[in-house]
Amino acid sequence: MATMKDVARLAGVSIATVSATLSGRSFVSPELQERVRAAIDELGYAPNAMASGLKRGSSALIGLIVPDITNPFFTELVQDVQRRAALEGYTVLLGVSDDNAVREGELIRLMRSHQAAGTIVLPSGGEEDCRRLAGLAGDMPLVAVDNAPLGIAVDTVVIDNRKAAQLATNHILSFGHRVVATVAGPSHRFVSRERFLGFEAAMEAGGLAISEALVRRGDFQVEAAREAGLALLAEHPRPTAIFVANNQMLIGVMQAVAEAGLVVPRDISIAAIDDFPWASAFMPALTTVRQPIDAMAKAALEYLSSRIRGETPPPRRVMLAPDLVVRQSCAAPA
Amino acid sequence: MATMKDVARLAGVSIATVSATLSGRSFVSPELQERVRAAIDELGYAPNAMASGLKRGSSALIGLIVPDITNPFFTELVQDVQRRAALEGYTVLLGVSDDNAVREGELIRLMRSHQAAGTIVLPSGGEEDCRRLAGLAGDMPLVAVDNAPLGIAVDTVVIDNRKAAQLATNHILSFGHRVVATVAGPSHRFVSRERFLGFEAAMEAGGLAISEALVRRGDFQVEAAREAGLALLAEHPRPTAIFVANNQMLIGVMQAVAEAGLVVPRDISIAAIDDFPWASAFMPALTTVRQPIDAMAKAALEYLSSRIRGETPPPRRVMLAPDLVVRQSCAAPA
DNA sequence: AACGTTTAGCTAAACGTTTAGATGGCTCTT
DNA sequence: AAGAGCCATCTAAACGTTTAGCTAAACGTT
Repeated sequence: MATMKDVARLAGVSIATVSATLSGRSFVSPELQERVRAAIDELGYAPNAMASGLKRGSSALIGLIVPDITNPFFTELVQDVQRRAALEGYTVLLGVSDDNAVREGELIRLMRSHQAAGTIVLPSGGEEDCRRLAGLAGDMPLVAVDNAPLGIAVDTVVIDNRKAAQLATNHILSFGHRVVATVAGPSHRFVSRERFLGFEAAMEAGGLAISEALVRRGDFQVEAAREAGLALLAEHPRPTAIFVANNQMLIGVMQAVAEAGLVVPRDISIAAIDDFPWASAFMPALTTVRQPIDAMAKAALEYLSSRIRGETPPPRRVMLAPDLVVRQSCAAPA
Repeated sequence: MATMKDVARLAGVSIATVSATLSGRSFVSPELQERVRAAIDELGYAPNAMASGLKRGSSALIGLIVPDITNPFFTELVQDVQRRAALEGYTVLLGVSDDNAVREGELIRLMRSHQAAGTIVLPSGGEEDCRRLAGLAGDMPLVAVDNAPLGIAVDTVVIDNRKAAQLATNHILSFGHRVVATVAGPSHRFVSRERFLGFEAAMEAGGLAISEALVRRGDFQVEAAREAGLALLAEHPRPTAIFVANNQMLIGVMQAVAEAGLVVPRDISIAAIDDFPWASAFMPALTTVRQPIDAMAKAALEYLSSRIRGETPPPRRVMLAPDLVVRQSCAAPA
């Protein structure tokens, strides 16, 4: 692999001139620039990012740690972050934690090892895990997104999860449903707790009590939600509507509905948090609450950039508003 | 940020001993190991991957370049590659090319810059683009997956796209359909051409002519496929079945079917290439052809590992078999 | 013509690792 | 008791950049 030295020799200049030509940080005569560029092309030279990262003490890498890359919510966020980062000349070093706090910690260390300019993490665990992550980051800027609890010492970007649940639940209640079930997320997560609180608040405001039997906890994955769905549909009286706390669990619930031979929204109304392409292709099209994913990516990168530039304000937190996308999966009970 | 030097000083040993303790490449007495580990913990030391990458001439990074991270096929592949790579101690440096050959080239250079041990690329373009990519990789091992044409000088992992299309088409024909349409992919891509050839072969074997009006080309994305779907459904006679060449276009076609107020499979049968979670949650559940994604990831990493180990066999190519997942979206025509 | 000023381009010293080879404190042999 | 052999540990030289400072050529001023 050709190095700057080879380029310098071929162009008949010093390596400092090659470096200056590439970085543009100091003046090089057009003639020498030309010779340098010719030599670079001839040798197929590509700069060694390790060497420059080592010398400069930072790289053009931004770490992004997500719990699960098959979930379209995370996927879309990865895409948005990566596009916006590319605009600023950064490349995303992606880590997938598989919902595992230990792995998450390892990934933070890895990002630090690679001198990432900063890291965006979507924590999968609870408060104490998040605190540990913040510690591991050391002096590398860190921004926590999505499942970020209050009171951790890093910038955070979240949505108003309580309101998201309220939007969906109120929509269900507006059709006159009285027997409303929910498939909630795991209770150690900040987002699930908030979403459940929103559901509770909306039910209470609608004058409805929450029946223990109609609250099931999933793990934000498909399979447990399918089982939860089947159990709910076997209850007496059968709920006439279900609020589902995320997209993956919506798949499971829809599978359960299909297995039970029921028709949406005739037999049962469904509303969920997380919008995604299939929701509109589904028959009937599914009513969901959309998270402002690109705005989250934007906010996260802005916080990160400001820290990368060396600013050190006290930890900031922005809470973005979700919105309801009304489609055809909710109707009046039979 | 603490360095090896700091650790060495605190532990009262030389940096060579610290390095030896961490790498395990030479013997260090248990007592010193203990002191070194204590110092590492106390300082929160994390090795500088830039420095070690520079010195060793390679990093524990594997490049992975995909055209579109919101497509579940690519997503699942990213997940499988990343899991398998992690088992071997590698981290995935993800690049998203947005279906852009120029960006793809930049990303290959980037991987080289970062001393990636090797790179797996899912080319988005045609043959000449792929050849250019192989050139840009220089001496970094490269494996092309999915849309990899014949006759490029790198290892390739593909599925039998022709057979995939035949499986889906034959399934449709087995119900007695005579007016069969297709939404095909962009013709400059190897995979689309192969899939179309498979469709043609199956139609011919079934004694059916292919009508120009019933062949529409999409771009593997949702929107164009929706329009293609609407156009097809407006034809006279209306096709009684549609073969769709990938998952994203299936979304578009299902949207079109819904807009036209038709019911699957009563009014129209649908089969597509690419399986994914929603296909089984859909009502009716969708019949698809599943690509052996994890096997592709495995094969790609095996080829890559062998090159990383320094083996230099002539370019290899493996073609994996897809299989049909029969669900409820096909039935006999009315 | 001699001087200072400017500046294009150079030299050389880092950056934090890895690793070949040097060192020197052991044990074992005679 | 002295030499040989062993091996745990150390010293120092890379790796390919960036960049602070230096050199010297070219110019303007008096």
